[in-house]
Amino acid sequence: MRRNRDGAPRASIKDVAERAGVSPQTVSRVANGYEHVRPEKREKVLAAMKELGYRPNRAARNLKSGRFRSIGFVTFNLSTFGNDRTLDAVAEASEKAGYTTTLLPLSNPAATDVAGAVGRLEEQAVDGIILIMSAEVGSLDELPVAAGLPVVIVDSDAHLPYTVVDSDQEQGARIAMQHLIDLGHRDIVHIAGPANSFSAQRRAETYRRIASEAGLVERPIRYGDWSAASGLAHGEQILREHPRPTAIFAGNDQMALGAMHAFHEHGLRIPGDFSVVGFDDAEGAATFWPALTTVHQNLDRVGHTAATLLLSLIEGEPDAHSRTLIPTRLVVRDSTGPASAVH
Amino acid sequence: MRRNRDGAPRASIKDVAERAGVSPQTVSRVANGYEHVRPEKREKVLAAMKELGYRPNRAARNLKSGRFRSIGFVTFNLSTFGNDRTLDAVAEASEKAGYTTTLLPLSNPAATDVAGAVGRLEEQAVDGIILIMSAEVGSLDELPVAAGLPVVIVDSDAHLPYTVVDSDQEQGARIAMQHLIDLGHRDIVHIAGPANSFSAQRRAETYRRIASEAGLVERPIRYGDWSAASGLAHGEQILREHPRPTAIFAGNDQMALGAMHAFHEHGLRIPGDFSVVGFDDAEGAATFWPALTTVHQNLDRVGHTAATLLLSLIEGEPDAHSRTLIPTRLVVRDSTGPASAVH
DNA sequence: CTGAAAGCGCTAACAC
DNA sequence: GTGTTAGCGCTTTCAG
Repeated sequence: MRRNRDGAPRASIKDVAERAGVSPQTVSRVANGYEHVRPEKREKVLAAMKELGYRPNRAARNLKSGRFRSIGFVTFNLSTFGNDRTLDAVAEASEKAGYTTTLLPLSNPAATDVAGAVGRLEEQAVDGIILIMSAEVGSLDELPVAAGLPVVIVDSDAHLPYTVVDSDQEQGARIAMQHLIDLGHRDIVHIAGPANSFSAQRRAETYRRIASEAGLVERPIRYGDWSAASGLAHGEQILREHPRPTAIFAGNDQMALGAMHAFHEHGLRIPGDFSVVGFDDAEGAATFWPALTTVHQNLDRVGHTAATLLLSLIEGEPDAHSRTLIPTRLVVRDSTGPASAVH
Repeated sequence: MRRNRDGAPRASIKDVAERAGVSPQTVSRVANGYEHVRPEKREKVLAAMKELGYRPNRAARNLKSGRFRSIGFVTFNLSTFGNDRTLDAVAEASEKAGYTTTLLPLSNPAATDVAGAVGRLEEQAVDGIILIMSAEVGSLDELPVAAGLPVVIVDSDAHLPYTVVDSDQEQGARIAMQHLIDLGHRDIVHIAGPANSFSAQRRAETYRRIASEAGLVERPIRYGDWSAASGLAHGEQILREHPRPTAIFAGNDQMALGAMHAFHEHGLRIPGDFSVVGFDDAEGAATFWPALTTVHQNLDRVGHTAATLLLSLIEGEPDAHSRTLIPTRLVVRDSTGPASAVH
């Protein structure tokens, strides 16, 4: 009998077979819930398993089946908003399907690193990959193809020839803008996420399109980096403009928080002087001062959908390169109000 | 040559051997960077590998070595504050050591579920387990022992006979309280996290001890659930007290945010009327209104330490059941100020 | 320095 | 119903 590193015996199927006085095959059948085993033998085997504390060896099963029953989750940074929740949903869905979720961190979002990661990915013990791209990182195209594994991409560029799942960024930005327009705002500034972020790009484009369609005052887009600090900096600058906009559409809640902080600092009222809309509906947004109107992303569904699609690819479904957009919804709270007549 | 599910050929060590005109053994040696291989053969093998796109088969290696080169990360909820960052640090550290990180979600924090999870854990393809306990969940004692794998526990009860890593909750609560006391506050109320949370318990105990040692006004502890909404509810209630406390020590930043919201709502000033201290230094805390004084947890180090310890256990280090506490630090911002003379 | 043989634990295929 | 045989891909002996 083989032993663990700590010297504890580790029973194999053979040990159980000997103990129960049957063949290894019969043990295997019992272990896998096969029907046609004589009850008395089955009992003996079960007893032997219990006595020996038998656990099937995963590595052997993997080798035999050519599968790992695990899906790889690739991302640069779990702490980026939403990634943890997406991962949570992925892990839950895959667990329900009997799969584990293996984290494959890419330490550095540089193109070279991505290339290097390709090789490592192929050696990993996973049957498919969920890739959270979130930002441009060189040749994305090479990555999944080279891996020779099914891939589902989340939060990424539209035109990729892969199965893609994402929040509907365009629809989210639209309902945010429409809300402000409905309140009478004609001069809305957009604090966008970093220019290399796909979702930031999508939201900013939509801002631009809607502002133009609705004939709003033209304002250059202000690029932040998702951080509250960058929102604060832009908030300060917005205060120095003449005339001032009457509303802010921030690319995420953190930047909205920063802008609101700047306005408070200067004694301005929200939504009296400025209406503010965020994006994400992050934890605490409902309790910001004032409670933040924002676009809620259903990341549970994003993650669940990504996992479900990947699992079906793994199970042999042909890859249709589908593109699934999960709708967002506007959560109206206290940071938005009617545009004041004169500003 | 075996084929992938999608029909793509998958070269084995044997295929490479044939192609290069050597034995499988030599290929293995080259693949593992063995020294004593004639350069010309090495070249041939390398070329054959490249042509065939050879990748070692992880399952076979695992079977042979009895190791998976993966560590399991067990948690109930990734979205709980800090778990994502801890996981990030764990994944990074384990990746550097050539390990992957496998997520083993426990869908339900019930004792029965934990028991059921034990069995599944033992079959997982991991060499050790990091367990984020965070709350009481029945018989924790059984879990890791039964798994027969090295275990490191994070954020848990003190007395467990395992290797434990955690932020130093007691020290964190102490510096928060000391800060308020130094500012002259004698009447401090504590909004604690849920009673079944280990870290909430530890922070609340410390609050109680320090308040008593310093002879502060006695106040019952108010229990929230970590959410901003619960902080808001307690904030409302605190406003109705006579006399009112002059300072709030909240068990986390979200509840601090909630309390501050309540105070704003009633036109009170922070820190003029109330000083507020949080815990966590969550994203955005520096940009709350006002910027929140809080206790910063070094979760990177918590995760890194947990991973490093676990890896050394996996590599054969005897388990010393050590207990590592990572110090926190106070970040003084704008939500705390001197106690006003009369309240 | 290199190859041949054996076996890790499991299960599919084939006897009986 | 049950056992035997063979082999997944790799690496650790052991010969040469």
